[in-house]
Amino acid sequence: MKNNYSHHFFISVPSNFNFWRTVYSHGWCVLKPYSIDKKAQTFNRLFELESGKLVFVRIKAATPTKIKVTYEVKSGLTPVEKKNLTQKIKYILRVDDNFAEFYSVAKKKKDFLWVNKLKAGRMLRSPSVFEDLIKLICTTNCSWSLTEIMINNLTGKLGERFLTVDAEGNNLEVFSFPDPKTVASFDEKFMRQEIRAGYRSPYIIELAKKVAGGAIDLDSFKNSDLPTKDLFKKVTAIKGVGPYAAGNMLKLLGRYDYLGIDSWCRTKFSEIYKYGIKISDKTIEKRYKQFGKFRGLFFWMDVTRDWYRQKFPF
DNA sequence: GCGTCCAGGTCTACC
DNA sequence: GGTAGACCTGGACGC
Repeated sequence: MKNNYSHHFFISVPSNFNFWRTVYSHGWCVLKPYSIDKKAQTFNRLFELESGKLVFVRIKAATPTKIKVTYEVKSGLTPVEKKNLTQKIKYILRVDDNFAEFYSVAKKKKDFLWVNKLKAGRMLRSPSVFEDLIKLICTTNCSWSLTEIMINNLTGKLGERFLTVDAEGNNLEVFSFPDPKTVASFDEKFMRQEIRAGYRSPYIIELAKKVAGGAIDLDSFKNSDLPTKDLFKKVTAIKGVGPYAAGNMLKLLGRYDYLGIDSWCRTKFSEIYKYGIKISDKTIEKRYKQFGKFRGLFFWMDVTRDWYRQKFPF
């Protein structure tokens, strides 16, 4: 929109960082509020800052050690807001995560030499644990297309709206991910009828109410001192979050002790190692035991390996 | 057009 | 601690 302020800045990234490999690390990159503009080669999102200000961001790879952030906002950002935006971008892209130990393990494994070469391993996440958990709940026991429908509805019907223009100059409306307080203000009937969340509806509302009311501090999980096993227990204590969702939530918190196996991974693993025949989860767990605290990440590297051959895998 | 199955699982009741 | 059965929804598939 012509009334928006548009600016850009750069963020330095470590030498083992690969922008597109991080964006395409899993399906989150195509779930709203995230989007990918293949023509402009940007990864986009509407962020809501701590101040409440909405900022539409387009990120692209600039140099091997820098990413370029172009942002639009209705009024300029204060230095504090700009710092807040930078922190959020660095958090979602895992810019400051230390991958040295992971890469040193991968370097010693013949099957994973490609991981170092392609700088894979950083898994994209949401700015908040709340958003990651809601999205994970919405991936359970359904097709990916239904997950997209639920998340499209959550953002489009409950998120904040922002008007911008696309690469061709056409008007474009984008939405933020709704905060816990907003989600908590809707009832189960709305979640079922409008969001199409089905039986997940009470889980989503319960979690939103607990977060909004302060009964649970999800973002404290980001820097928790708890041993991984205890944190896993804490996450699975949330209604609707079982071993699959918790295992993957922990990966997004930088802890890779759990595999977070689902039907897609099970099928993929079997195609790679067992000629597509049905196998037990114990067979999968046996394969990754050797990777210790990184087993969940090596598992994910294995099942997504074919994505890394393409710039835009999906 | 209609019924069935299953997908990026989890919960509860019961043993 | 292990497991059968129930659970929303939408899309694919067979008939």
